[in-house]
Amino acid sequence: MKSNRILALIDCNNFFVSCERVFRPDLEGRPVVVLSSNDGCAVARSNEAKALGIPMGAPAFKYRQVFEEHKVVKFSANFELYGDMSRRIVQILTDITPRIEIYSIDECFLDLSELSIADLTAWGKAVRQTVWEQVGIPVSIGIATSKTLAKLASERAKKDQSLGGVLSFIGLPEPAISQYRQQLPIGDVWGVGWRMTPKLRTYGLETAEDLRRFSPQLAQQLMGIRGRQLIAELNGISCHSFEQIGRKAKSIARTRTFGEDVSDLYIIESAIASFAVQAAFKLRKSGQLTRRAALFLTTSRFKPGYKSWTSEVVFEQPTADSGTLAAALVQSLGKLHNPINLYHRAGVWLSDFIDEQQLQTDLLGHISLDFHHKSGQRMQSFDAINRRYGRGTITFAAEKLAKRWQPKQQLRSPHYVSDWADLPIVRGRR
DNA sequence: TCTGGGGTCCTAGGACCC
DNA sequence: TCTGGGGTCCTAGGACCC
Repeated sequence: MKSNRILALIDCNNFFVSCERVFRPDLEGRPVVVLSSNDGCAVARSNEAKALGIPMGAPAFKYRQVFEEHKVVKFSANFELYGDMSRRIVQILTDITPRIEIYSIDECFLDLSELSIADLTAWGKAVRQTVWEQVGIPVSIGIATSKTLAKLASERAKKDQSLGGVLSFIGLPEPAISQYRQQLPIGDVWGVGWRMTPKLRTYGLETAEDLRRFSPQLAQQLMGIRGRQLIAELNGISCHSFEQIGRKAKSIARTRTFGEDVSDLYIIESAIASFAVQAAFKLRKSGQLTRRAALFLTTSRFKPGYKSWTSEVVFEQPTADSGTLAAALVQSLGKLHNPINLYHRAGVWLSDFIDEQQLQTDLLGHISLDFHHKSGQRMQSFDAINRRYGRGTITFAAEKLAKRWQPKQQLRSPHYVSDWADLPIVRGRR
């Protein structure tokens, strides 16, 4: 636990919408939403859309009228675009300090403790300006001695126009910080979800400030160790560790809601094989091998008789081979699948990883390295071809068997930054 | 007709051992 | 027969995040 830290949270405003607007400046000032796969529900809203009362996760079919009435502009999520924009911002921040933690696609923490910045608010405004000029994304910045307070500050900076997008708690007198905590409802505190909110309310806790003054012992009883840590964090004492860039994933998942409900085995096989290949690719990129792969099938959550099935495969020899994983999962799918069911969603989940490097040294002798090397070489060629000639140039046969499971994406914006054919065209005037 | 996808951490409880 | 305490490891499930 360290309390002399200075942490900044850089949080992109309405990130997915802001990304779309970079290439569609005509959408400035208009209500815009980005929809999840299958164009099912809203996962990002512009301020104008929020003002129309469209909540996060709003099912599109329920809001069709609002969309039409107010001419809301809709996009299918374009994650290649968002990922690329995110990397550009991370690059700018990394140039400021290597002490950076990528928390999510639209949020980064910076550890400023060693930088001795005289005026943190002015510093924040300069960073904001740089990101705006170089990438075109508006950000909010919160600065404090703990992540939870930095988060709270950035939320405030986002909402309160007079702050100019930046709020620093460093050097602020305690009563002033308490005022900000009082403005945050308990349910909006980072780490308090919809389950805990009503419980905490029964103890009379309505705001972040109330929680800050709450008994740590009682909080631990109610919420586990996280409750005690949360109170310390709200008091400016840093409990959450700072994860530098380079940390590796502990699990990798690929899941999809199908474009339409299906029961045919061969269609689901195609989906599972495809998920396995994608997950394996990500696993290889992280330089790891897996010992455990699972798959699941579910019916629709919103229909009566909702059911889910899972099946797990454990590997004697850790692997990152697309073929091995796809074959094993498709085989266990065969045992799980029953044609009387109408499946709505499926997924593949890899876990229990081991580092490639570590495999060479630790497990020498226990594992057939020859097997491992052959698979490694095959996968290297596989990845190299797809890198060079484009994703999907070569695939496994099982992936291609059927398309019916693939989600619908009718409103996706072009791949402006990842496909030559979609490059925006700039016309000059003479 | 129509409601996303990808993660992390913590905890309780079972299996197993001495 | 059916009785004890203590420890570790593993896993499923809960809660949270964006």
